[in-house]
Amino acid sequence: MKIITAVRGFKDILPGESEKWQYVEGKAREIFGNFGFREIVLPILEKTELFKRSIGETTDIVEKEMYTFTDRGDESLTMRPEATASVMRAYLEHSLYASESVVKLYTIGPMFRRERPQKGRFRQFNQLNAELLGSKDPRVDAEVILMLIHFLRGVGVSDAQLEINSLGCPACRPAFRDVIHAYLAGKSDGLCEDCQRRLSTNPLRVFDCKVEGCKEIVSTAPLLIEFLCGECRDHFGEVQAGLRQFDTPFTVNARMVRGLDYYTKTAFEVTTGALGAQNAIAGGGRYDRLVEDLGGPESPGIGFAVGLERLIAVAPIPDEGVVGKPDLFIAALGKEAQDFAFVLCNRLRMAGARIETDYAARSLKSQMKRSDKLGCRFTLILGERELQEKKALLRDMKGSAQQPIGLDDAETTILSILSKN
RNA sequence: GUGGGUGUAGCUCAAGUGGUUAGAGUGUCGGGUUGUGGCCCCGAAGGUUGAGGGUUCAAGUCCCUCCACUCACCCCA
Repeated sequence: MKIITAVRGFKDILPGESEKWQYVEGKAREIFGNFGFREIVLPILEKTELFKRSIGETTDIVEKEMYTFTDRGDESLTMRPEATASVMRAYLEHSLYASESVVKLYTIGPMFRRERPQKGRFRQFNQLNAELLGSKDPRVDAEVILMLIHFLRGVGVSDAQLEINSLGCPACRPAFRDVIHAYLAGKSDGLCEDCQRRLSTNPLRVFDCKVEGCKEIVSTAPLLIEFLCGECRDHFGEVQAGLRQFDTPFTVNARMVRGLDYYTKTAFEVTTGALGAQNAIAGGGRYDRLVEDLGGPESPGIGFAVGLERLIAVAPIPDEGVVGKPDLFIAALGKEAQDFAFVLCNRLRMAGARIETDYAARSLKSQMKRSDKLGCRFTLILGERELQEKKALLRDMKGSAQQPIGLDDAETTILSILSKN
């Protein structure tokens, strides 16, 4: 019979790898907590309409990458392709803006996009999202980016590149759109097929194209940064000034465009060279109009997402140190000894020690091998002979020294020895 | 969605131009004198060679189809 395998693009995170995830998540909780962020746990399914309205009808994500289905009845539901929309939905649904002027949230969980899998790209992938709502102060932009960089350094990623840009606001972007459209329209022959289409749907995307011809045309094109309104220009300047007050080197990439429509003003991306083509480990930006567009009060916000698979792939997390080793292996010989081991083993575990044993009635030799392989600090040898004498042999696996231990108070004796090692 | 690459034991890989019972390392299990780990030695289990079809006296090897994995385009975390 053919075995059933996981769905294409969906991965298992096995022991050995899962400890790394725990480590990274722990670091995130610690650091984000220091910055005043609190966790929000969100559903994975949302009404399709939420993503259409927030991400944008004409984005690739909404047009062709969503797992969407019709629930019993006629409601269209979608497995979330990103988290920000859900955070905004919850923010509105529970009127979180009412209790605090500034709300800081983070969430960790899986996202779903039906793309062709490749290195660093999966159909189910996990993101760590942080969102700050209720402030349009440029220092907040710098603070959020600083938190991200600090977190990445915290898990050992220090050679990543931070790029920032400003995408303007409803006051200046439409004007620039016209300028760039006029510029590109005159050179449309040199553009690739995709970009010709983008000309009418979203001309700014042409800046992001990797086709040589398009890159060339774009390289001499006017830049949005040059057309920012006064407010956006000042804001961008202050964000940069804020970042410079900390050790966070960045470059301004005027051609960076983000794939979601809701971004305004500040946009940023963190990339690394070690990931192949999918080199972005984190990205984010400001979205001052999103909450309003979803029918809520004026709530400017900024946030980012970290791709956990990608982060864990590049973070130098040592295997040892995240996986603990057992304190003691109990090698029991014979039925009676095994019964004794069964009780002692579980009592010790409940007392907080990390104990292994096995009930397969193997030879002492193979049990010693197992203890060694597991990296146990001690082995307790318990055979019929020991049982009769009411003692067991505690072997130190480092120096091979053995000492007898009375069975009557074995639990306390062992715990006291373990606590000293 | 479009290309390229790769599919042999749990894992990493061998098997000159088609030619006996498809091998090795590693891992697993057992053994190397009575009940003592590591190093070393011996043994065992473990394969429908991704699946199906074709060519041939003969296919892991050549051809076709499908599937999976993988890298890249695209897009993004």
